[in-house]
Amino acid sequence: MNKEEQVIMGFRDLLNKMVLLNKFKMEDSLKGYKPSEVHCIEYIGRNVDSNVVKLAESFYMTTGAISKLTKKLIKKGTIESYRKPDNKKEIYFRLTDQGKVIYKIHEELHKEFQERDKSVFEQVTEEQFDSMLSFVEKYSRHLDAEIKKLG
Amino acid sequence: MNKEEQVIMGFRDLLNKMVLLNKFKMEDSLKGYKPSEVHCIEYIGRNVDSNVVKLAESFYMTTGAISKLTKKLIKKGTIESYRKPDNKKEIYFRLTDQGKVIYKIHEELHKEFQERDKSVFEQVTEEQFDSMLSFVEKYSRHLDAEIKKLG
DNA sequence: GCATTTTTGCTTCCTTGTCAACAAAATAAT
DNA sequence: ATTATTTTGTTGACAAGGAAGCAAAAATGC
Repeated sequence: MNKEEQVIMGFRDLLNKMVLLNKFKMEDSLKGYKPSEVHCIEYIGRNVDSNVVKLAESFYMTTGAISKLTKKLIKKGTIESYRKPDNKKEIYFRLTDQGKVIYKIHEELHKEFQERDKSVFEQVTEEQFDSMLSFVEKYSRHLDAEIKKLG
Repeated sequence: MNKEEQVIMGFRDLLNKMVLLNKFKMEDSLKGYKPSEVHCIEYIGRNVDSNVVKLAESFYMTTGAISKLTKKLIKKGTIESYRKPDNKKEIYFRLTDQGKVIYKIHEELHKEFQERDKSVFEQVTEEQFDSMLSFVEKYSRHLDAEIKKLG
């Protein structure tokens, strides 16, 4: 296995481990909310005028899946939908007070994760960060172009 | 968003894009086989004496899911199971001739992907590779330890 | 040697997400 | 203006994967 593959597979492995760990921790402090739901709450809390399409694009999921997910969160009372007077098509989401509580808890958890992994990131120099970020950006742009080629 | 998050989210985004692209390409040249099936065939082709547990650990999936997946591939005639005379519990998998054909096609596809992304990797120096790999390894070990703490 | 625990694999039920078809609104084309 | 196209969101059928419970074999403990 060459270094290119090692880097890609290494990061895939890394992300899998994070998903595993986060799931465990979230089940603890955010009982009743699945990772995908929390992820959704996080996005809506951060971005004003979130809608089904934006959420779908950001999560690399279909609009159908997001439609179901948001309906579930509305039923739970975590988010609510609203429209704009001059637009009868688009439907936006915002957090309810209950949703804001979840959002806050998630933020705390996030800080906890950062604290947990601090020892690793302390060893990374500014140059290493910039080097990785530049790689990610270049590769990402390249893949965007390739995706565009397909339609 | 700090650089730590940027790196992690950047790579998550990158892998999502790859999954998307690979799915498209595979649907083209490996009709009748889903990405997870191809992934499974790849692993079995590379590792002698693959079994349900090893596959599950490698893919971060449950043994139940792998059990179903391998059964499907056996039904399709892509892989076959075998046992060892001194072990009545473990069940191993190997590729059939048909499976080897799929494996070969997948390898070609893989080379095609490398060729497609060559321009990006050519710009990465040996030092950058080593730096990223060292980061991945350190972080991975750290997360392993954290996972171990949970049980 | 026997009892207990762990490992391995399977099955059933349930949740989550995709796909395809669709409707309604908005935008573009002519 | 009115027709065609695109965008946005929903639904129902289906497939993939997880969780829990189970059985048989193997490993461990005593």
